[in-house]
Amino acid sequence: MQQRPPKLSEIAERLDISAATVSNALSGKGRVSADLARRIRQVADDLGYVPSLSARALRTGLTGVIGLVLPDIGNPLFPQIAQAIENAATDAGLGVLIADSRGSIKAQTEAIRHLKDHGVDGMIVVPRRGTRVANIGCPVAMIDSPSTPGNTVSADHWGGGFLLGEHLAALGHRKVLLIGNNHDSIVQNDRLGGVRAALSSGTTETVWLDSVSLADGAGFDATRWYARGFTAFVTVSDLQALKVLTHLQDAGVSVPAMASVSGFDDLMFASAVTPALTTVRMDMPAVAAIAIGALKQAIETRADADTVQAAQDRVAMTLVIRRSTGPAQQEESEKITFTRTSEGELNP
Amino acid sequence: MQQRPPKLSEIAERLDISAATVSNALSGKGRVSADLARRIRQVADDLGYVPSLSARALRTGLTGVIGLVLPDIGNPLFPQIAQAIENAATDAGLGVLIADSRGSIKAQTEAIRHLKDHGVDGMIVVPRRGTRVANIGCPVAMIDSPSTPGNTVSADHWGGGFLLGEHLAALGHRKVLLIGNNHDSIVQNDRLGGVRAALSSGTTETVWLDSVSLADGAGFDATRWYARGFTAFVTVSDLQALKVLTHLQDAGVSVPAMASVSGFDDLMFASAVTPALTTVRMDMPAVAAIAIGALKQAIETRADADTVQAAQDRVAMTLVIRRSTGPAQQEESEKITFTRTSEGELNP
DNA sequence: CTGAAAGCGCTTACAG
DNA sequence: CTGAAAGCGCTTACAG
Repeated sequence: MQQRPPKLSEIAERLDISAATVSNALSGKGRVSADLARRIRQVADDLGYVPSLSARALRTGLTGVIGLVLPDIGNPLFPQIAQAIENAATDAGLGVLIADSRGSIKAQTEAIRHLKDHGVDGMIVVPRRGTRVANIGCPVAMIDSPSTPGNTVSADHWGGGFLLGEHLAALGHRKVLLIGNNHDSIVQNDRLGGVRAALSSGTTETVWLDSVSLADGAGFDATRWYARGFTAFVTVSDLQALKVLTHLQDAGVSVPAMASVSGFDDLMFASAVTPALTTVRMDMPAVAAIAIGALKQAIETRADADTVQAAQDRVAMTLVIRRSTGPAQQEESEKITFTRTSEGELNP
Repeated sequence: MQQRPPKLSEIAERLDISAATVSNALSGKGRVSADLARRIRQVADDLGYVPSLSARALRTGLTGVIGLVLPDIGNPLFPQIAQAIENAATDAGLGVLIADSRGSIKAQTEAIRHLKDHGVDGMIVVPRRGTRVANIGCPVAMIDSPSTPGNTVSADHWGGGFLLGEHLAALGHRKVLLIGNNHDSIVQNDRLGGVRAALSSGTTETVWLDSVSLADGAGFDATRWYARGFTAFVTVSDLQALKVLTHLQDAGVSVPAMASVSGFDDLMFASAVTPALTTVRMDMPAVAAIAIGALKQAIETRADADTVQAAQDRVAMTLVIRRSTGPAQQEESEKITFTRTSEGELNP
């Protein structure tokens, strides 16, 4: 049997006062004498009072729940995003309802409607490529690239790429291959653009593998590029970096002795492989906090704005270089190289 | 400006009938003449009527939202679980609120309370090791190992391990190293137990890396075991398999020519590495569907039961062997070996 | 088959 | 500083 939780009126009865006063006291709007308010809170605690969110929602029109819409839950970055958003939302007293766009734009639209039907006060959207989410009748915070119009908050992908590029240049790399998998992705273009800018004194070439499977004999073959003198492989994602790394290793090209490999996002396996992947990570908690903050403000002011703007909309990225041997995994966000990382000085 | 959605009474006015009748018609309880019901639905559609879940929740005591509690969103299996649960829940007309236990049991308890405060009708819990979630006042479906008391549904981890063990035996492996990372995990023990049973004619040895980092020179070193004649490495998770794979490759031990490596869970990178990882996967959608189904039934019947039991509580696992070359990734759940997978015949 | 009425548990003007 | 009253939008016995 589920015991019915105590309600507002029970606290009121107990103290022989009105429910209105209890409500006012508990919401801390300050129209109640400090002393009475204290007694009310006391009784509420004793009874284990939990307000009925349903009733409050019906009355105020606000549910205290936001939606999280992702292009694809299968996205390797999803756990990081979800965790950061969930934490930030919980801290802000908000619940998070998830929705999966399952890949298609149609599904994204459905997912958004589904969330709206469930009465979310606002939503965080990591949009599918090129999607503009417009006029859905509640505030929306978009997490995308700074170069994307209508963006609310994002990491400085270009800056992150630049950091990595500088690092490789300092290690002496002069022929660097850049690898992306979607020519239309603004995030990927930003990242590689930053790398390129930092390597302007050397040679870079860019390969887009939009429809070719990496490590696929018929398509991209890292060893061929290695044979042509490329000493560093920069990919837009750790998942691709992993493909290149294992492909090279399998072919007998030792990393980082013979070639360097690096990625982005610091996915959960980046520190697990040998050698550990050098990667560029965004400060997801910061991104999430900004998105949630902007959203919450829009909700509270019941702003008309559809896509919410954040004052600080660009979060720095950090370069992560790991040593892959030793008793404990060590991380550095400085540009310090250890032996046995996935990139290294040229012919050390 | 957020336009106010139409409400029940507006449909009623439009047809000059009572709200009660509209409600009855829309909920399909059949107390309304077929003809009128049709007209009501028609008008509801025209107006784009969406029922207020808050009002319904207040009245019925049911929110139509369930909670998903995970030991750690950072868990590599999380995306698969979340996606499967979200899909199954959406199909069942339920919303999914996520909660992160952030690692500690205390946080798990808090997460559960947080969800309850938000009024979920029930929850799906993937419990932290050894945790029993008791008496929280709403139905709970637990996803764990079949060996766990109070389990609602799970995959047949032992059976999955057995499949893998048979496969390795058929390939001629006689000395197999089993690698786990938590001696207390029932799931891990089940998996390795299955492998062991299938390899009873050979030699197996088990290493628990509870507090040792794999690929850590001071701790586990796969190459040493290889030198001692072990030809196959079975890990309880693809993440560990990846560690072993890259460690061996980095040390010049070719996989699968010289040693086999396999894992569990078919994590997103399993098909990306070279050679592709052989792994054992659970049918997450099936697990999710069973969990959601049992939960939904408990909610609808307002069962007193706390932990829900499912009629069919064990889902089969499938062995996934991939060829890692060729134009498209091919998958087989039969025990067919291709060249260039992460395990192979002994000295082929 | 249809409707009038009550009520789910809050909050918010408004009055005192 | 405190309270009486109305109402958020539904659903559900109950009566006709």
